[in-house]
Amino acid sequence: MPLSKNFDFRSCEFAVAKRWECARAFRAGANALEGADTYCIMIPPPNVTGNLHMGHAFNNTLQDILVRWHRMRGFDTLWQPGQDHAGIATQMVVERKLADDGLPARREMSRDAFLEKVWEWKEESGGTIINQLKRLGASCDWERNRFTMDPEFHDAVLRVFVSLYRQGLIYRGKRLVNWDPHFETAISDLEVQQVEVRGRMWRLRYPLADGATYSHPTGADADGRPSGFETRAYLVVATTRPETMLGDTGVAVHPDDERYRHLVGKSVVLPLTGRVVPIVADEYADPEKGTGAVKMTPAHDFNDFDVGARTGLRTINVMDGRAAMLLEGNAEFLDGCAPPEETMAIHGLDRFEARERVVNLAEEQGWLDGVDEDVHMVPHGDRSGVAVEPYLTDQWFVDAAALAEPAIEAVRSGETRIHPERDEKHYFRWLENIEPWCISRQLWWGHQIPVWYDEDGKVYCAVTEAEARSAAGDKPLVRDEDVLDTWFSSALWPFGTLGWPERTPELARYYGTDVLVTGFDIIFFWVARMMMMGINQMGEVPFHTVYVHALVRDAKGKKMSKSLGNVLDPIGLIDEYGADAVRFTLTSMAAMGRDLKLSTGRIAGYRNFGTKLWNAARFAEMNGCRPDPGFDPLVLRVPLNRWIVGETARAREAVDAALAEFRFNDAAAVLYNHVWARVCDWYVEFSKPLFQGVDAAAADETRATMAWVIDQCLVLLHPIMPFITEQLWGDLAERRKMLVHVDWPDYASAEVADDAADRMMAWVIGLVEQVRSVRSELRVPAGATVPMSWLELDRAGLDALADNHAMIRRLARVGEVSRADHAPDGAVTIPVDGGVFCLELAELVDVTAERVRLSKVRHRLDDEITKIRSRLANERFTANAPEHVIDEQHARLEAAAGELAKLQSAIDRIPAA
RNA sequence: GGGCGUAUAGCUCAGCGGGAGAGCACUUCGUUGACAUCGAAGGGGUCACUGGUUCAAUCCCAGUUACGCCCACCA
Repeated sequence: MPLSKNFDFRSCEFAVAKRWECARAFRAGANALEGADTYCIMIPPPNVTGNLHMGHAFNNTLQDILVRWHRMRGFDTLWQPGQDHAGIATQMVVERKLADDGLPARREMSRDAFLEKVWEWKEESGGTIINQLKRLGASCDWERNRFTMDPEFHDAVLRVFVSLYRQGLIYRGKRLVNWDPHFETAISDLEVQQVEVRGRMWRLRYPLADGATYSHPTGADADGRPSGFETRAYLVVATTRPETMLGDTGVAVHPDDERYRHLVGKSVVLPLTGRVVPIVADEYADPEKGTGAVKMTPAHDFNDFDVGARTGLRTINVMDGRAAMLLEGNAEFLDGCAPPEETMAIHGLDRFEARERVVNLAEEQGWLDGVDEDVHMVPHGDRSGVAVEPYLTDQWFVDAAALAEPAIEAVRSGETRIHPERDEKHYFRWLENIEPWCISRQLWWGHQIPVWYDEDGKVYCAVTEAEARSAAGDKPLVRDEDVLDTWFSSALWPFGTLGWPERTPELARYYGTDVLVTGFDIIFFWVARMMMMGINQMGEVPFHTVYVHALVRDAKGKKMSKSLGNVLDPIGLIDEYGADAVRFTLTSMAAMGRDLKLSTGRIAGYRNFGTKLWNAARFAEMNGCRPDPGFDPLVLRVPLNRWIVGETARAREAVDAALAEFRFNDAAAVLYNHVWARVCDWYVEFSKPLFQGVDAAAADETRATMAWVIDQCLVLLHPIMPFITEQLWGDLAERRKMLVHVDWPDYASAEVADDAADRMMAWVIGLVEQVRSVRSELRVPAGATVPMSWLELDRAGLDALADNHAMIRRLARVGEVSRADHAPDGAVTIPVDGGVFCLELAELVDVTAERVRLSKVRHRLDDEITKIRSRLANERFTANAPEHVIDEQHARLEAAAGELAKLQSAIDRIPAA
């Protein structure tokens, strides 16, 4: 059945995908050669309930290209798919869903009941993203799909926890952590985003205890010296967070600060509470900032906590988990003071309401010194979007610094390489300054920490409760309620998915994977942590190359986000333009930049490219070009065929070279150019007269070559455009293998290409282009066949003309080309390498237009010749430049001069106006 | 406050120490039996600015400007 006029991607994509699936074409090791090296990529697991966004589409297209390329090359290839349970994100979605459905909130149901809801949601939506990845053409081994909450994976997570605990690399401690008051959980440093907030800075007066006073400088002269002094009975502190003053346990000044040093050791009476707190000296207090005196709230500020630890200040927590003020019944708070009623009325207020209340009271009571507008960065939870609270709680931590060392070393030594190199710097910078990693989360959805406590609070860390019990004797145990940071489990992805801790064949075979393809936004979250965990648990790096790619942005360069409403849905685009077009677009934009901007116009362009390819194949089919498994590119006779075979080999080499260096866009550009500009624009056109000509042998050879050339286009394009190529591959012939498993070619241009054929075809193409250009500029009707002859022609030119006569006639739309002794009147001469042609335009030629045309060319040549001459006349150039550069300049000069001479004779022939 | 990145055609972007490129857009022409999701021919750029290195700089170096990103303890 002949091919249809266009590629019907809507129906074909599903059919092709079905065939791959039925053939289990993507399973690990498919198409592997005997004893082949392995090639393994771990998918960055998308959130299980997520939807495919452009970033996924991009990321997975690049992985799929690498995977398909290696699979075709006979590697034992595994692309391991899976999904992440995404603790906070998923819990958030389900909680919102419960609210939308009018169901009881999480806290109104039991943990088990809530988790059941999450699993229900997972079952309902968990397959979505897999299907979307399949739509994209992702050739993962879907039968091996893993989920980070699979029982086996869960087991692996617990084992790693226990292992690290036993190595002393996991510990529990009461520390200040970033607390998300919305989700009521600790989060890690990385999950905190600094957001610029327009706020205020309040100056508060804390009266000195025992009626003490001191002399404080006022004003300043030009040299910054105080212009006077006043007697003060209070210290002024500045803060953006007045509500935390309820938890103040001191005031810090710099030990060398002349203004305050004599006050160190004295105390202030904290307003609202009557608590007497010391003035301490600490270098943290910066005399240049604020008033130089800093209120200390060790339980609600990271710096204050450190200062407090150094100077012996108490910690007083004055908030609950939702960041509402906690005063009533708060023993820490009430210890040492008896706050008045109006202070206790702050109890239960949200921190922001409390802030207002405290400021109002300060004003009423006369200890508000002043207010300034202030823009500052406030840390927010990246998921909840609310300001996080430094909060003092018991949490589990990983000693990240210890794990970081070998992870740094592995990249330094080159065992793992990061591309592009600048991302190595980010990796090092982060790991070298790493802080303890808070891994416990006060959530329900996740891997519950494998720790049990007895009634004395003694810790039993074990993989199973039974094990913990036996270690505890008969004592009753209670399990730690917290779950682990999602990234803790993602960090185990490269070995957890391969069956660890079982010593599976897959683990032995594929661990120490080849490439990790990821965006730079999760280098710290994920890449660095996989390195740490992989090396610690497996004794071997999880991957040998990290390819860091750009982020996808909208056409204006903005990060795509739902809140901005600028999200381009890849599935919608696939529906509209086809998966291949979307893939090709993403591939062609994959240069190692920082971000890439996507517009639909570009996708449409690559959809057209698919159509072009389709029609080239259709042309081949219509002309009886049948793929011949025995085709040998080395025994061709017709120069045209010898040439295109060499071009194909060069394209193959360029594609391989580009992919080997992750230069995806180069590979795409090479193929685009090869298929469209070389095969379609020239080879197909040249073949037409041959198919219709009398030389049956040449026609047959061209048919066979054409079939081969198209096949090679399909093969080479397959990693980028798998659907259309697979479809055509099947449509064009009965084949032993599907394209997805066809062996990647290895022909080299050195053996296949033929210099003489290349030169000849370049000459023919040049001639045709010149004739077309002349015709167009002189406004010769496009349909007119113009007489053409040659005035002089060297041996090579005569051969080229003879061998390609019909092709030249057709593409240049000229008549029989024969020898002429002189240019007839009204003829336009066309200089070529080794000869001169003339187009006999006669009455068709517009003399004025021709003069303009020629003088334009002449100017260009004059400029070039002048430039090269002056360069060659420069002695310092000839003395210093490498020989090949000088030779090149001479050659260019000669060529330009020759062209100019021919042009001049053409100009001379034009009748004077 | 620190660090990094980017400035090349109208737009989106490649490129790179010795002849400025692509796609889209634009102009003109075209019912050429693969394709109008097409074909042919064109126009369009002091490669951000200033200085330096070099025989030679869009490319390397320094600085400037603009935009963007990341990190940082909210006085």
